[in-house]
Amino acid sequence: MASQTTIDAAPAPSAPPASSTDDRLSAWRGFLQAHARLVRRLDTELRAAHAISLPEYEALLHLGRAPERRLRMTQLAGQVLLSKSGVTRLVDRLVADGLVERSQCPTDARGAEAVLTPAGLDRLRSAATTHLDGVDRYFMSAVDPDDLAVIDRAMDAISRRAGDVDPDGNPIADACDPIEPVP
Amino acid sequence: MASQTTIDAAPAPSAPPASSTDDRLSAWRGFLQAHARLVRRLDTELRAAHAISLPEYEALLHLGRAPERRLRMTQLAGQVLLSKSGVTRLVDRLVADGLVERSQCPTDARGAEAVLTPAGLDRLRSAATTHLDGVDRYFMSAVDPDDLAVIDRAMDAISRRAGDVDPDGNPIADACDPIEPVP
DNA sequence: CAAGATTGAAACCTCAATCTTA
DNA sequence: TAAGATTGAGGTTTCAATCTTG
Repeated sequence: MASQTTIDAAPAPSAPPASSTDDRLSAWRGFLQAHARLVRRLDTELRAAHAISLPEYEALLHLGRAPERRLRMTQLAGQVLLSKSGVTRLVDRLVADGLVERSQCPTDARGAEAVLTPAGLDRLRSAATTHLDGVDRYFMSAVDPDDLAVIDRAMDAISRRAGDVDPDGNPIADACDPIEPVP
Repeated sequence: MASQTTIDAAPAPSAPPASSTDDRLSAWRGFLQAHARLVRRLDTELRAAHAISLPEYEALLHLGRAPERRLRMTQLAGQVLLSKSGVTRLVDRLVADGLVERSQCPTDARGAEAVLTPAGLDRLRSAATTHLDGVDRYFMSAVDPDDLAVIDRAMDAISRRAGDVDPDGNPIADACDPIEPVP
């Protein structure tokens, strides 16, 4: 493995690879912590103000941006970073709440689509206020605009290294492709 | 909230705050995606090679670095980014696997401590290889060393903005305090 | 009463198996 | 046979309530 870690006090004068004693590992740990706190905050605020979770909000968001405000289950899964069955259940909840409807895909009898209802659109609009506000407050405004660009590039690079498979182990629709605004 | 979003096609020529149409939001989405892919990969690799999950590995790691290779439950919770009950259950599993033991805190009769067993230390050592390797491959080496420093600072700033509370809503032991190496 | 920790119930997500259709 | 989606079962995490001790 790496060189010396504080675990095995072996004094290894070796080269670059990561040591658990870090310095370099600091960014990694910060990344984990920032993510944990951030999503917890945003999720809590969304639940308190609009009775939806962060994953639910993201589902509504992607549906809202999709061409007909409708999306195939698999596509939705790719964007929400959940497994196939994960989205099935997420959509179940949204349907139960009246925010989404299920619809047969006209071109493929196997296919199901999730469609945003008017109520869902309303909820999305009001929740967006809270969410964007939070992202601004806790993420955007916390870092220098120049650094934001650095982060943007870095995250993409990391995604590519780690990615290529979704939660089910299937190749992913390269979730980096541009998201089209709704007409 | 912000200004225009593609949701309501209102053309608002306003100032800085986030619009869901983004560009600026790109870093945020990249952040979420990078995290999702990264932890999934690392978790999968750890499970495959050493039969432990990423949270379990992190618990072992923090115990391994703690003064006596032992930590109070609450402190462990702070470092593993889990709620109090979350750690109780995590430690339950580790105890069941023989990697950790529970011990009465000598100075506080209410207190419980988790102590790394020899087997736990062995597991930690071998798993560290896999883990550090993964962090190196998917995170470190994916970004320019200079950018790594930027990320480090940014993540800290974000943590501070979003933080100050743990999963239970309690003020957190400022999880940024230095982690002492084990003697 | 407050703090440390655990427990029961419930929410959420994933894996593997299944069903239907291409 | 493979692809789209759902279902059953199981694992992990959290919330709220509880118990014990300071």
